[in-house]
Amino acid sequence: SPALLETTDCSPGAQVNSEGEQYYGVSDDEGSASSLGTGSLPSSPNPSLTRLQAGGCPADEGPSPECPQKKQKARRGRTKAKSEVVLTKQKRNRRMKANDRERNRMHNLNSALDALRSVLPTFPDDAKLTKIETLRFAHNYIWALTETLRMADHSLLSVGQQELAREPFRQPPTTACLLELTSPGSISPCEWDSLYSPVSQTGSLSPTDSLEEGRSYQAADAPACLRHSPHAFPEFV
DNA sequence: TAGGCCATCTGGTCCT
DNA sequence: AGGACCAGATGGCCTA
Repeated sequence: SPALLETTDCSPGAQVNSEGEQYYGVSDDEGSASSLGTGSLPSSPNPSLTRLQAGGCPADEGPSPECPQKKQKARRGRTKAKSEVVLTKQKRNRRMKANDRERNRMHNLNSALDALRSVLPTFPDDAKLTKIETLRFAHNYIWALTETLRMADHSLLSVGQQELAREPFRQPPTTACLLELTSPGSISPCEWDSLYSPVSQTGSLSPTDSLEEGRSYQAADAPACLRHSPHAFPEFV
């Protein structure tokens, strides 16, 4: 789904500033940092402020009874106004840099999530896992793999105790061996149900709780995933 | 149309 | 002071 693809800097409000940086809905004429963004901000700029000097008088009007101090403090006011402009520019610049960093940070986070998705066993026709689904599925998947290894160790240990007297050297468990242990003949779907961690079963990480209804990921899917995914047991490949 | 998911902006807080 | 991190807010897109 195109909507699920990570967009980099393609948002409708994206613009390019004078330094060639992309930014969002920012104009150099806007004096308030709170005017950044897509107009969705709670503290939207007051349009009337754009026409007012620091003293609160309209910029394009001369001395008036409403602004008796303007003429006397013109120079001082100008200086103050200029420093405020500089401060505003600095503030805006810092905000833009912070926004840029935040964007990059979120992009890095999304890249890490994509990397995590790529090693999770999913089927080609499956929709892309959402962020929360990815995290929860990864949690359950790791738990399932851990449990599989534990059972493999247990099985090999029991077999090894019987054969240890005859075989001085034993090979470590192979991928085929581990996969064989996950075959339907050696483990039942109900056992796979139990492969989901206690945390998953009682907490919010339950596969059936964590994945929205309608998603195809059921507990019984786990062995199929482990059997068919090229990413199954990547550390053993 | 409501709800879910997402990207982005933003201000606050903590850390270096 | 500046960067990283976080949570809240907001609007866009998609789907049931």
